[in-house]
Amino acid sequence: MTRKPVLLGRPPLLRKTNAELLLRLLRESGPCSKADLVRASGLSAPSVTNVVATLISTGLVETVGEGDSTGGRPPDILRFKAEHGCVAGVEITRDALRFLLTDLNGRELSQSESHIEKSKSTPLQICQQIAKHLWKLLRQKGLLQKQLLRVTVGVPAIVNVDEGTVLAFTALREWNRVPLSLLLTRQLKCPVLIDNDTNLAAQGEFYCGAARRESDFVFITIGEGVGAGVFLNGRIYRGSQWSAGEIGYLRVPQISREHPSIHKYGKLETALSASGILKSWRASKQATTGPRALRVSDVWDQAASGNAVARRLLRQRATLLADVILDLALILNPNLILLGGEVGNHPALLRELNALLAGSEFAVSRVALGALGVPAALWGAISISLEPTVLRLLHAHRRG
Amino acid sequence: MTRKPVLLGRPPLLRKTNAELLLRLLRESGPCSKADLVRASGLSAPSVTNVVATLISTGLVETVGEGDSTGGRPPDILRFKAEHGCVAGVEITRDALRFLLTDLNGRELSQSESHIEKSKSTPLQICQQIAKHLWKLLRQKGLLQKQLLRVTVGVPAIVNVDEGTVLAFTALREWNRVPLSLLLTRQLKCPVLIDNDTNLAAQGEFYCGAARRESDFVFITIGEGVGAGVFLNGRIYRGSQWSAGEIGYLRVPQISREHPSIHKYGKLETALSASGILKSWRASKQATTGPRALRVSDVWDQAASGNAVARRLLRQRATLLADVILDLALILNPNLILLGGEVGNHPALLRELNALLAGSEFAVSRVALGALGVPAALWGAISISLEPTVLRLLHAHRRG
DNA sequence: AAACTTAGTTAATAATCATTAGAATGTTGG
DNA sequence: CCAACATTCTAATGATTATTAACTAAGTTT
Repeated sequence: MTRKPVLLGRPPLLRKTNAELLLRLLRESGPCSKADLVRASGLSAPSVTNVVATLISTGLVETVGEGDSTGGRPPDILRFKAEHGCVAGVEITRDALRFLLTDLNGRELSQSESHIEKSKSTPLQICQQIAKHLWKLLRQKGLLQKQLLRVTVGVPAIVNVDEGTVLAFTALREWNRVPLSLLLTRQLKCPVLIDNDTNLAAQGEFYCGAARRESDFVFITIGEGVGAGVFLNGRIYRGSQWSAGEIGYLRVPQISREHPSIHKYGKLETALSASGILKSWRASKQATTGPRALRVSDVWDQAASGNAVARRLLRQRATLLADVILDLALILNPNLILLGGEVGNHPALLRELNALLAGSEFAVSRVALGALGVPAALWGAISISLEPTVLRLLHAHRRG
Repeated sequence: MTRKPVLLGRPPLLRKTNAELLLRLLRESGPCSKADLVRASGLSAPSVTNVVATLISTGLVETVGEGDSTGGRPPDILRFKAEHGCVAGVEITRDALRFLLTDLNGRELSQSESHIEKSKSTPLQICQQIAKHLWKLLRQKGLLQKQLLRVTVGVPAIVNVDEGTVLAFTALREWNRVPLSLLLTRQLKCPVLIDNDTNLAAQGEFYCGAARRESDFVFITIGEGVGAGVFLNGRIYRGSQWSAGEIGYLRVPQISREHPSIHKYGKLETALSASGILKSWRASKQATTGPRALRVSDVWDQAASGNAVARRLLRQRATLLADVILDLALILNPNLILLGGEVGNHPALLRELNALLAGSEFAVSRVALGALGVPAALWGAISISLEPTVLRLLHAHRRG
C-alpha cells in the first residue's frame, strides 16, 4: 500500500495550494516571468522560485528564453506547456458524432463530424467508432495515444454523471442504463466523463459564449426536443436524480396535463418542436404558393419579413416560450436566459419574446441568443475537462 | 494600518485549518478527550495538544475534568463552551415579531412573541421594538448585551442579503429599500443579517426539521401568500436579484397570465390563499348549515372526513399545487418538496397531491410536510448564524 | 505487585514560507 | 565608456507548524 494521501493541515498543503495558484495564474495570464508571478500571487520571490522549480519538474511549465528588459536584468519567461497533452469533447446525436480536440489551454486542434450508420448504432459500436475517430485525429495532429488525457461526452439523455451511465434516451430504448463512461474508459485508456448535452451546451456558453462571467443562467435549447441547462453558482446544476432542466413536460397555460414519461416527448416539447412548426407551415402554405421553407429558421425569417402565416406560428410559439421563461425566472431568478437550437436561436423569436415579457416588476431575466451554435456542447465538454486534467497532472507528478 | 491579513499558502493557514477542524469536531460530537480528537481528525497527538491550547486560550473551549478510564490513564474531557455567547433569530410578520434565543450550540434559551402596534409600525419603530425585546430576553437569561453575538432577521419580502436591505414588501410600501440590517446593527451593536422568511424556513427544515441531510429540496409555504425556499447544493439559493422562489406569479394551467408586480398578490397566490379558501367555504356553507370552520385546516379536516364541499375545494387547490410541484420537479429535480403554511401543511392536502402526482417516470420528488411549523424560519435564522459567529470568535481571538 | 493500556507531553526533525543579503545582468546618464 | 541604478533571481537564515520517537502520568488487569 502507498502512504495515505491525507492532506489536511499538514505542511505539504501549502505547497499544493501555492503550486495550484501559480499554475492557474500562468494559465490565465499567459507567459510571464517569475517576478510577474511574485506580484500577481503575493508570495515571496524565493517561494515562487521554489514552486516554479517543482512545476518545471512536472513538465507542465517551461522557460522560453529571456524577455525584454524594463531597465534591469531581463526576465526569464515562463509558460504553461499546453501541448503537453490534449483533451477531447464528443457529442452523440441521433445520427452523428461530433468531435473537438484541444490542447490544455483549450485551444482548438481539430473539429470534425462522423456519420452514424444505422446498422452500427449499438452502444458498443458507437464507442468503437468514437475511439477509432479519436485515434485518427490524434495521429493527424502528431500526438501519442497516451497524450489524450481526458474525454467528455455529451449525450441527449438523462445521465448519471457520477456512475457514468445513460439513464434515459428519449428516442433510443437500447441505451437504457448503459455504462457508457466505463465502456469508453476501457477503450480510450483515459478518464471519460459523460453528461447531458444541454448541460454541456450551457457550460460551453459560460466558457466562451454568451454567458461568460454569468454565475446564474439557464440555457434553453429547442429543436426536435426541448431542454434546459441550469447553471447556478458558477456550475451546472444537475438535480438529485440527474434530471434538472428536463422541461419538456412543463405544465404551463395551454398545455394539457400529462405525466413525465421516459420514452416519448412531452406535450410542451411537441408543441415547440421543429417538425411541428414545419408541418403547420407546409399545411398552410399548400394553399398560398409562397416561398419554400426547409428549416424553421426559414419560417422565422419569413415572419420577420411580414408573412402573416409565419407571424402567427411565431407568435404562438413565443407565447408558450414566454410562459416557460417567466416560470424559470420566478423560480430561479437567473441573470440571463439563453436560447439555442434550430427553433430557439433566432432574432425574430427573441424580439417577440422580449415584447411578451416586458412589464414585469421583478423576476426579470435578460433573454438572449446563444453565441456558439452547434458546437456549444463540445466547448462545454472541453471546459469541464481542462481543470481536473491539469490538477491531476500536477499532483500525479508531485507524488511520483 | 494593521498588517495585511493575507493568508494564502503561508504557514498560519495550517493552524487556521486545523483549529477550525478541531473546533468543528468538538461542536458536532460533543465533549470528548484530546485522544478522541486525534482519532477523529487524523492529526498527530502533539498537534492536537498544541491547537487545543490555543482554542482554550480563546475561551471557546474548556476542560471539564476527567472522564472514565478504558483500561489506562483517564482522559481530560474537553468541551465547546456554548454559553460563551448567544445568537438570536427574529421573524417580522405583518402583525407580530417572533424571537428565538439560543446558545452557540443552537440550544434554545427562550422563545417568545411580541405584538406589533399598528401605530408603531414604521421600520425604525420596529427596530427599536426588536432591540428592546432582545435586551429584555438577555436580561432574563442573565446574559450581557455584548454576549449577543449575531442576529438574523426573517422578513416576508424580497431581500438583498448582501446589502441588508428590504427590496419589496408585498403588503407594506413603506418598507421599500429600507436598510434594515444597518439600522439593527446600530441598535444591537452586533452583526445583523436579514433574509427572506421563506428562505429561512427552508434553512430551518434543513437544520432540524424534515429536510435534514437533504442537499436539494424546495420548501413551499402557502398561507395568505405563496412562496418557495429553494435549497440547492446544501444551501439557500437566492437568485441573482434575490427573488428566486417567488412563485406567486407562476404560469400554470388554469391561471391567467399577468406580469409580476411588487405590491400585489399574483393570480396563483390569490387562488391558493387562505382567505380565498375560507371565503368559498363560507359562501357555500351558508346554505347547508354544517360545522363551523375558522381556519383552513378546519376545512381540510372536513374534506378528510368526507364533506363534499370541502373535498371540492381541496381537490381544486391540490390540482393547482400539483402543477406547481411538477414544474419545480422538472426544472430543479430536488429530492424533496416540503409543504408549509396554514394552507400547505396538512395531511389531507398531501394525500391528494400524492394521488395527483403518481405516474411520473422521472422528475419524481418525495412530497412531505414541514416538521417545524411556525418557528421554522426562526430555526433557520439560528442555523445560519451559528457557523460564522463561531469562526469569527475563533479568528478574532487568534489575532488579538 | 508487575505488566499492560491509554492519555498526554517533551524533544528532535522535517516541510514550508518569509526576510535579508547579494549575485546576475541589464539600462541610463555624465 | 563607465559608474550608478534598476530589475530579476538565488542563497542563507529564521519563523511557523507539522510529525515522529521517546517519555511521563495514571489508571486497569493478572
